[in-house]
Amino acid sequence: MGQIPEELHTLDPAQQNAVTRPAEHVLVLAGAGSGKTRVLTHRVAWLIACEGVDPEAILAVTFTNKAAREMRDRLSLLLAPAAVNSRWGVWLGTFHAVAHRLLRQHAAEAGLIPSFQILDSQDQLALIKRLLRRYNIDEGEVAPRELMAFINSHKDKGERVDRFEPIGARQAQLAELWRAYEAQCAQEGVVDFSELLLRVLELLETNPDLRLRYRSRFAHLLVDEFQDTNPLQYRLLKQLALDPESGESGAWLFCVGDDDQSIYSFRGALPAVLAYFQREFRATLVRLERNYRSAGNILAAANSIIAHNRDRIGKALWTERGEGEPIRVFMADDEMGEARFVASSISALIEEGIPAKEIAILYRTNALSRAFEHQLLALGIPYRVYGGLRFFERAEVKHALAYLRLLLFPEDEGALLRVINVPARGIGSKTIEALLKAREPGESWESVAMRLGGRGGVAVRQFAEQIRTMRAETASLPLPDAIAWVIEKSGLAASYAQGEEEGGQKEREERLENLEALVAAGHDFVAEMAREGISLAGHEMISLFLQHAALESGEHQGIEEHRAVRLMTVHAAKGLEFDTVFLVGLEEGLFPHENALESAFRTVTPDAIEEERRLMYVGVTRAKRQLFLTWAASRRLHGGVRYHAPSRFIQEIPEELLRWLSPRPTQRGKEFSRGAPMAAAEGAIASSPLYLWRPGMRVRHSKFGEGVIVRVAGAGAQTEATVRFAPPVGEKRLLVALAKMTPLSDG
DNA sequence: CGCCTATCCTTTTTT
DNA sequence: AGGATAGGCG
Repeated sequence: MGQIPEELHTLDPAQQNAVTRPAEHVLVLAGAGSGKTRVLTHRVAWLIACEGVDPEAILAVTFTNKAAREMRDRLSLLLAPAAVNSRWGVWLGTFHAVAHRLLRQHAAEAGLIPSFQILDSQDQLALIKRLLRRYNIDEGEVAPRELMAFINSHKDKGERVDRFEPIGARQAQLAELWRAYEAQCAQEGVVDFSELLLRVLELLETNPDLRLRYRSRFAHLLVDEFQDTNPLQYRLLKQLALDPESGESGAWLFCVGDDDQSIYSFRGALPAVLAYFQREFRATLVRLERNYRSAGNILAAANSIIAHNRDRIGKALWTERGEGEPIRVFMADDEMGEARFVASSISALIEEGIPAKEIAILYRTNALSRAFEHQLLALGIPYRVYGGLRFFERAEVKHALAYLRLLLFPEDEGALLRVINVPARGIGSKTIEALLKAREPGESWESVAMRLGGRGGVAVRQFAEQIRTMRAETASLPLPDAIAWVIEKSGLAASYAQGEEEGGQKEREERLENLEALVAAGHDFVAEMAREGISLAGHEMISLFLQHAALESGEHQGIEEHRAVRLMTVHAAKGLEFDTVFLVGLEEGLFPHENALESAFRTVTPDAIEEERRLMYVGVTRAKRQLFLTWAASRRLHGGVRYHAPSRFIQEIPEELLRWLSPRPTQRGKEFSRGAPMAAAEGAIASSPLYLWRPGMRVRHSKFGEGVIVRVAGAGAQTEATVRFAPPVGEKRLLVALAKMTPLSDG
């Protein structure tokens, strides 16, 4: 611990200033690559080593599990391990993990049963679908996702349904469903992600004793990625913070963030909190603008892209590094060509001695990873895909977890419906319907099952019996044994093990491996709990494990692969850095994503494109030495072929920073079109004999008149266009090879 | 009544 | 491409 003051000399003056601020509220505006995590970890170390602050009086919150882990690792290098990892150490975790820990300790005061379970987004959506079905509301009338977004967006602002005042019939209907949703959650003893935070907020607001207790416990509260804070989280921070007005005891806030890297507004984040916070808490502002990560050209490109955003506090990153390599730009004919280029470039880089783990392929959406995986595999380059289907979200893992839930909570309808016929045991929709219908209020389904007649009655009774037996058998088993037991006795293992058809042979093996990995995760969890001083067996431990699984949805599988190229979304890459970055799929409609674009049929808030731009900025600033930008003129996606123009973001980089590795997208112009996709690529035209059909294009049909192409799917003679015509006609799907249709304009 | 197959429909990012 | 659902067969 004595090394801290010495360590401080390795910080630059701005970083040192931030780290050693006296007891006051601080806002650190930290540009990309400016040593944000260093400042945070050193601040914690400085508080403990130099200011004599008790580690227990420090709370540090992050947004992702990955960031929490990173901070924990880096803190352990500065402090004695016990100060970080044990229950006497610094509190460190995601907002949700911290909230969960608090709720576990105060479940009763928060109005929750001790074994409350956490709904992940999948579970939440499933519950909402069940709800809509029960109310006989057609999914066309209220889309489950819409209702989910409605509920979450209000809860993320800290709103409750009883205080919500709907405007108009539509909102009234949604609010009614919201109310029903809350009732259902209460009945099942489950809470969603927002609810975790909301309960803690209300706990602190309404319970003065508890508020006082935690306010005096935490002297310092550090927040990472502060720009991602939503109003609910901000209010939570305020409850724990020292209020400059009242002077009541509370924590000093040390918030680190970058408004240019705010990429979670879809989750309710409000980058304006940076300004709010500074004003409301009279926080000292410290700017970190010196970038230690990227070569000059990369930084210049990033600065120039982000300068196109209007809504920002504004800062300019600088570096003392040289310009470095130019930014390479490559246009491929299609996604396989793009992937081939990337994979062969990576192969060359590895030859040159760049470690594979220092190379990353970043994309906007997970769906883009396939082609790259394919080509990397073909060249024998080791790779690891992050994100995508997370471990705890795999169907087979969910099934196993649902069995566990059913053992503990017979009333858990979601779990029941998930596994009642998995593996198939002759219980179909009719039987399930009868089962639910025959149920008296307050009666358990297991007792209903006992008196259910009809064809499915026997099967249901057997199932109920099976669950009851497993419940007794697992009552005192250690966690991993209990998991293994349930996987075996439920028949899940057998159903994946037997190989009648060869079609899914590999898939079944994978599923079996995942089930084994779940047992391993149980072992890990027991060890982790032991470190926190918790040692339980049987159902209590299962309950904790289930909560953990919902909260930490991914990354539990596999050991960190140290010699592999990394593939991930730009979102997942935030906070990371790599020697070489391939930013791929840079096409209008993909990146920026089409959902953020204005179109003839959709109006989008102007903020949406700015958020896409910030995302691009995050992607670009991940690169230390070398940056590649690639896109494909045509791309097989969602079962059809789509043609995209290159992303506007490429154009926002000054020409002199770029080096083209492929012919420029147009012969004549220097400009390629903004906004709407265009026939940029010669290769794209070849796929259609006469015209290049693309979404957004206006057309005239001999019978239906004028219309606009909504989408194009299929290939060759099967190429099919969905065209929206004026009202009486509406949308039509037409085979472009046959339809009497001519293009009108390029939009 | 349950199971299998054909067709339709959606498709961002994360706790 | 993949999941969800509707319709037909055993």
